[in-house]
Amino acid sequence: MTDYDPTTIEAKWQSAWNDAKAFESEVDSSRPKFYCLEMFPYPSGQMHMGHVRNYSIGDSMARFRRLAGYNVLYPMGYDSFGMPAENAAKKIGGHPHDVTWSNIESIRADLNRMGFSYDWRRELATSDSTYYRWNQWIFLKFHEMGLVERRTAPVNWCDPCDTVLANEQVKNNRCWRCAGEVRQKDMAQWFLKMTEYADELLDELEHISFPENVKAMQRNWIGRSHGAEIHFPIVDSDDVIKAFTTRPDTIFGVTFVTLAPEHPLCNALVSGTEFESDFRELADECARISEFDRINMLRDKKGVFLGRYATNPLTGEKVPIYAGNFVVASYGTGAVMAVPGHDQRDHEFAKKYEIPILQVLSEDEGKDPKVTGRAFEGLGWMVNSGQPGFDGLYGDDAKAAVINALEGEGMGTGTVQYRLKDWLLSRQRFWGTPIPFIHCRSCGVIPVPEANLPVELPLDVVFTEGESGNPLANHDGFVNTNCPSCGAAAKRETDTMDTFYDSSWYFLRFADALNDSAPFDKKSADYWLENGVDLYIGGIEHAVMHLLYARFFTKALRDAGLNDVSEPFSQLVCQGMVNAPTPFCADCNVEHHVDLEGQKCPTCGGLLGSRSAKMSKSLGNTVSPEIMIEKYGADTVRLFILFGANPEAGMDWSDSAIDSNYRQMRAIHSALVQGIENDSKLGTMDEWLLARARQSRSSWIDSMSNVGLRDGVMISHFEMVADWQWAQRRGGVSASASREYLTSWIPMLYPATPHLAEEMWKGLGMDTMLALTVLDLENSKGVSSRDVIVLGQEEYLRRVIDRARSVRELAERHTEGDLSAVIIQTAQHWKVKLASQAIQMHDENFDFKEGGNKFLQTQQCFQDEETKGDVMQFWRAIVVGQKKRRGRIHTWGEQERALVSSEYNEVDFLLDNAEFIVAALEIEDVEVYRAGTGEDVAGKARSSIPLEPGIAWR
RNA sequence: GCAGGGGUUCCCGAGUGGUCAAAGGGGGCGGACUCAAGAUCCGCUGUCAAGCGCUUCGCAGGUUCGAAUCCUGCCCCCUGCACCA
Repeated sequence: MTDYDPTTIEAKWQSAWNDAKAFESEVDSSRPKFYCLEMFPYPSGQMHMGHVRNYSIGDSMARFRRLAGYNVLYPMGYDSFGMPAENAAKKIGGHPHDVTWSNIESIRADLNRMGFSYDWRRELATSDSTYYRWNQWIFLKFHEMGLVERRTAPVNWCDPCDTVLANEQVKNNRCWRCAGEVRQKDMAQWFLKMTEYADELLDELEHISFPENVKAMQRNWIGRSHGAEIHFPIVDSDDVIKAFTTRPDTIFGVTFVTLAPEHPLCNALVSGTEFESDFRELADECARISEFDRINMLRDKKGVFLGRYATNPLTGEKVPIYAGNFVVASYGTGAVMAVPGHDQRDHEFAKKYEIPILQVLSEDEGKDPKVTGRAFEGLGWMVNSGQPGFDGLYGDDAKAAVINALEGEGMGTGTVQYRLKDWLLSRQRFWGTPIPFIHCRSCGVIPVPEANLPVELPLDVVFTEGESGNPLANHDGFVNTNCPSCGAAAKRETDTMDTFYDSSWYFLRFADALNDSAPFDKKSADYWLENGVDLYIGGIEHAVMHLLYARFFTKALRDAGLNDVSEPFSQLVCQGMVNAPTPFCADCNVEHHVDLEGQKCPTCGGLLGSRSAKMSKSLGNTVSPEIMIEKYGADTVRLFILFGANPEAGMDWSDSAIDSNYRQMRAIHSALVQGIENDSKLGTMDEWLLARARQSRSSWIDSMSNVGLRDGVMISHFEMVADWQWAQRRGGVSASASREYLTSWIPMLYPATPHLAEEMWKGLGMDTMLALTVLDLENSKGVSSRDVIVLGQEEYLRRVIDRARSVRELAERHTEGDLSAVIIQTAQHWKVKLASQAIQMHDENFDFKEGGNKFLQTQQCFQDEETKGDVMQFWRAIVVGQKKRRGRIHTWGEQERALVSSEYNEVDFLLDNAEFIVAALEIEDVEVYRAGTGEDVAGKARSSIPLEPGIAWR
């Protein structure tokens, strides 16, 4: 056989898999299914290391599950709508469609070069009308269900550019393109009523296997809080301020009420009064600044008295009404009941404006509240209510009592508030799914009839650099149409959908991607998505938005009757970042571009060090997958990625590490070749190697089943080679054992490095390629009791040699001249006997404290006065242990216990292997005998223990 | 501020009460092979007085016969959310 040649074998097997249609899967309820999915890429050009990592993980798992007999669905597609393509088109003066398709071609080629095992028949691109027509179709369904709503909402608006900006495009309240000031403008927008699913989205998190931090982020995002809406009637007015609070138990401490400046009541209360000008100033300031700046400025709490008072519904007391810059209009009711005694923010505000502070909760039951100069924000016992039936109540009881009283008076209710808002879906952009609605002068806003779908994006648009706004709105052919209802001339909606819409159901489409009469067939979806996608892999950056939208969509589609599935993803793995070294200034705590490597910090002038940072264009520390594949082959890149770190952990790129992984691939290759070509009849290590293979295989299956790819690869690509090499050094294996070993090993190499595995599988003479092979993995686990002994004795030999090495240095100091022999004294027979009995007694839960000494006295070895002390000492060492080391019966593993229990003959085994010991230690001679049957060299006889012989040098 | 995750040996990173001076990799050192280099293989890589020694898993305490692992407090880093009432 030839040398390892990845380029040739990888191309060869990729086309063989393709010809065999090895990865095409169909619904088959006779087999367990496994739906393996990666977050599909945005086709921005070439594949980057993050993609390679993401898909290497997924591909290994898909291949592993196929090997184990699962019916695996493993598809790929492109999230191909979005602004970057639009901007790229403007730059080159083309159409986003062309830009997108050339990028897709490039990514597809990269994916193929990596050998990922996708079912390419299911490939989809969201910008393809065969896909987005179903976006529109679903949108109409949602509309029928009442989930779609059109209402006005403030948007970031840039006058010079005549366009809406996304939040990310606003920097310091200025437009990213023209640097013009951005203002908030109310416009009609399309919404999906996701809040209707808020409770289910939150509660179902308990039952799905997402990483804890992702769940926390989603909980936070949904932000459900229980509390009460409390009505504060305005004095001398019919208006009522409705305030939301999570702490109704503090109602008796309310000393003022604060409104968001945007709150409609502000205007009504203040206009025409002496307070109006101050209020206008505050309101203008809040309206002008962007959300980003607002947070920065809000450290400075400002408020304006509006000149009017409200009534506390339970006490009838009059409290002043303020407008405050820290009250968020869109959360709760935009009005806050202020309790400076029990809310630190209100506390500071009250101090600043000299408003009274009341304490109505006590930290200690039955005592007066402590005066601390701060608000006490915890739960406490009600005091100072001035009303019967409240004082002394605590926590939830207190809250319930207040809510109860308010409801009795008709002055409030217990409510639930969410931070989650409805999904603002519309974008004033070209490169997205057109919202399928038509504006008719007489009929209003009406849906495009299903039969007229898709509403297609025009291709005859030329994008140019200077252009602003939405080209769709200026495209007469697109805009002008007839009303489907009355037939009169009408205008199409020119808003397109948020691209998150596209990615919210693609995993369902994959189940039945070629369907041209429905988004997907219900049976297919229910089969492939039963209990959700079995493994979903992607970046943490999608922890909230994408994953929440997708969960919402799945539930909404379920309610539309399209599927039975409620949760789209049963297990989520967020793969870590791929980092690479970049120059770093420790003093300034700033990372710099790789161009500055070895230079001085541009800020402080200190010498730049290095640290690893996420690969990014801005730092220039990226590594091109294509170059690496070219240099080392796809298998090596895959091995490096999988071995570098467990999927969830961050990993550092290292040139020397990938180099060493390439060497590892070659070592594997040459071991395999050696095994295939082996024609030896003798095999002194056969038994051990095959026992070891069974052991490794079992732990490999366990690791792989738990997506523990790093551990899996460590076994399959490192330990298996090391064992093979050890067997060779220890005397070699026979042809038949080689064959058996390889038959077990090569499939283990397959998930991570499939090309090499296929090549060697064929080299072994197998007719069916691994891609089509199914193994009964679960039932091939486990080792025999004979294996345990065989493995144990080999382990024992290694330890004896290691031990001999470590005492060598000591011996050298005490000996003149070269050391030429090792003297090994194994434990006395009585020790072996005692240890074996102790193990058995331990298994039977013998109480050594209680009966240990009594037992010892019955033993024959204990009768000899001369050795009595040794016996005591040894007994202690094996059943009790010392300060830091427990007795051996507790610490011996399965193998050791098996050996000791069988009263294993160490002398014979070591003598059988004397030649190897001599070679390994580079000495001339080794003597082995049982302690007491020969000279007690260096007094080692006493300290010998079963499996831990005394070792001396001469 | 709140929430989540972290801090392990030169570096990366496993490790959740005793089998732990702590897997594996990287790097470094030494050896074999070689004219040499590379590749490959073997060994070493906390410390010393070489031992059932001593010190080490962010810092300080505590629980325990025994702590990298459990508890308390503190410091630092990352991620997300943020005057959310």
